[in-house]
Amino acid sequence: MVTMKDVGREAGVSAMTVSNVLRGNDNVAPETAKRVREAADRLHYRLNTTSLSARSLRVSTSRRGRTFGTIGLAIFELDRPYPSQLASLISQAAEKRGYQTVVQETRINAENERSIIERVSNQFCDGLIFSSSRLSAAEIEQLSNHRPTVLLDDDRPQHDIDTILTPSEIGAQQAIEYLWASGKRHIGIVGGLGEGSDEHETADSYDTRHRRLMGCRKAFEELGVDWWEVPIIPTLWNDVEAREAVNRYADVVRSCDALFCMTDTTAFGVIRGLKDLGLSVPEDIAVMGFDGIEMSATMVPSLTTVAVDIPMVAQKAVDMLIERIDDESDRERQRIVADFHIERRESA
Amino acid sequence: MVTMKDVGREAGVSAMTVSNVLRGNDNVAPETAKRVREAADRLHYRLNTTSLSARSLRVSTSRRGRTFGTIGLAIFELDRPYPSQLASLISQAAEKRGYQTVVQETRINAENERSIIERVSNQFCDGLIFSSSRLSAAEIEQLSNHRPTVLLDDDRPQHDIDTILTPSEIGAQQAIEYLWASGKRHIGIVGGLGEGSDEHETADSYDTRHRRLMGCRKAFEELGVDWWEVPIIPTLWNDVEAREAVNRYADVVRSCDALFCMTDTTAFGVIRGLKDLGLSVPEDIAVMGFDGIEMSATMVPSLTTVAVDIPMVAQKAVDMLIERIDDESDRERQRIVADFHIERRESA
DNA sequence: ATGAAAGCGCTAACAG
DNA sequence: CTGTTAGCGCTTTCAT
Repeated sequence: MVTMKDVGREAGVSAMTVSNVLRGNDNVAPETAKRVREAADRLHYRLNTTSLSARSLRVSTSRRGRTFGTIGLAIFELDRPYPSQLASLISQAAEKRGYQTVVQETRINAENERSIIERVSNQFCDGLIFSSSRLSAAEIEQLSNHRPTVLLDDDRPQHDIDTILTPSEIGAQQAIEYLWASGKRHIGIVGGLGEGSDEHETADSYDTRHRRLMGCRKAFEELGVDWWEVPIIPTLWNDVEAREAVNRYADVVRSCDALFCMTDTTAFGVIRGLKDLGLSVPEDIAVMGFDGIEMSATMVPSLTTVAVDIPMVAQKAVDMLIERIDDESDRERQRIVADFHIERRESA
Repeated sequence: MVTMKDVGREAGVSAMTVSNVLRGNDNVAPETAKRVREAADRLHYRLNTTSLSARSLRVSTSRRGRTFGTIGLAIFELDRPYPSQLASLISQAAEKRGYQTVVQETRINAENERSIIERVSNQFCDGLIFSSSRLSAAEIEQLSNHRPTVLLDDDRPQHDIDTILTPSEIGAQQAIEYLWASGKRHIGIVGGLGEGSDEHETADSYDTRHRRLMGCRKAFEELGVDWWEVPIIPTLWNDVEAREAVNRYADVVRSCDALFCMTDTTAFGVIRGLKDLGLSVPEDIAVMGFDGIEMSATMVPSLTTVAVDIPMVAQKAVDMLIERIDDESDRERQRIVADFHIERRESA
């Protein structure tokens, strides 16, 4: 490995001067600086970022005017459209601001999340973005050595951390209202059960599913429908499980004229499941999703959905995080709810 | 931050002894070791991995018998099903072997890839997996300080690195043969143009698209069809562009009785585009994809496709990489082609 | 069995 | 303008 010392020797200066030149400090004679830069190029010198953090416990450094930082993103799943789109958008938003993003998959497992913080984010990142974390704010603070952090879609009581929420409650409510307004009177809900089958899930009454269900409930109650009469089909939020659920609950499904699905992916599985039952969408039954992933426009039929402004979630997450990284002062914690709209398409 | 020194003070020993205990070295009295461990727990001590690499230039350490390594995965896009599924599977395969995976998006941009290696992978990872890299093997070797590396789907001449390929040529060939065998005589190809619109793409005649096209060509030539007569519709490999392309090349499309699409996502866009034109699949026209992503089974109609064994790609990539990490010896470079099969479904 | 010293690559603080 | 010193958290080496 080529070190600054090596470059210094080549250029006939000390390592310190090399450091100054390469960092763009202006207290070096232009002539010397030139020699150093040439030597560095000749030797293919590469900064060893590792050693930076040893000295400063901060990873970010500015070099030649550009900031040079790293953001850690812990996301629950990488193999589904919504989280992977989000990860991609965050990556790109961060890049525009001069930050590199490293993504890690938690699979909604607290132990994984701890490992991620301890082994990676905590060591190499200037800040963290956590999506659907299973850890408490306090634990995140502690494990991360109080690094700047932004939480995505985590609505538990201890909000001592900047948070961005998807409009789960109001979005679900408007979805039901939309279906009702289009004349549907037998609306079912698909996706009542959790992603993980563990008891954590059900104990945590502040999670996304709960909020979406509460939105539905509110809509129904305002419409004068008894919430306990509303058919709810339990399934994990993915296409394969949703399809099976529709087949398993065929009778329930047949009694409905509309189905609101907790995510777009779930809706895809539902549409497929309905096809298996010989039911067509939207003629026999209307289907609505939640998220507004890109593919929802491409599907046949295209999916009517609660389209969350995903680019906004990504942009705000990055902006808030970088603001915290740059500005150490203890600004008050923010809490943002993402925009959304009902995207009316073919399926409902 | 709690350091070994702190733990040592708490336990009444030196930092050195703490290091020995925590690494599982057996030259410490059981009694002392116990005291140290308790002190570490009490203080919530966390190993600062950063400082390891300064000393050893290797990140992986075994602690209490468990390896404790990190794999860097550079992948071209995170917002499409194929790469994101791959990333997820690699993450999970690595985890089973005790490695954490950090994923970074390159967006098929050489500068990004350099930045990724220099700023992250190179510093904190025991090994790298590169998917669809734009860098030469030589450059990867140099930038990464000769770290263990596995290339995914990169079939350029300089294969001085372990590589896993998708069966692009043979897969495409069998797809055309399948369509032909089912009686189609006017087969078109969708996705003839590159992901990036830059000249790099066209100059690089060893890339995936080229190989898939060559597979088609071989099939057609063996079937006695003039390759230059085969309609090829140019589009980027995603649903939105593919849909537009179908509309733009409506005349060409209408002259076909089957369309082979370069990826499943492209096929989704094509099916949608055909719907826009009032054409139904498979009645009016058969559609076939390539990749075998999960959603292809859920789509309506479900997608007949060249199903690549994606879990195998992930597993082999991780296995090969870890083998190289563990075994420094210069074993010969390997080159594996993933399994596949023609998954026959509704669309063709 | 335990620890003191040296050093990994880099930079903040200060000296010349 | 340039260099020296010291130190970041840890491990390797070598005494004790």
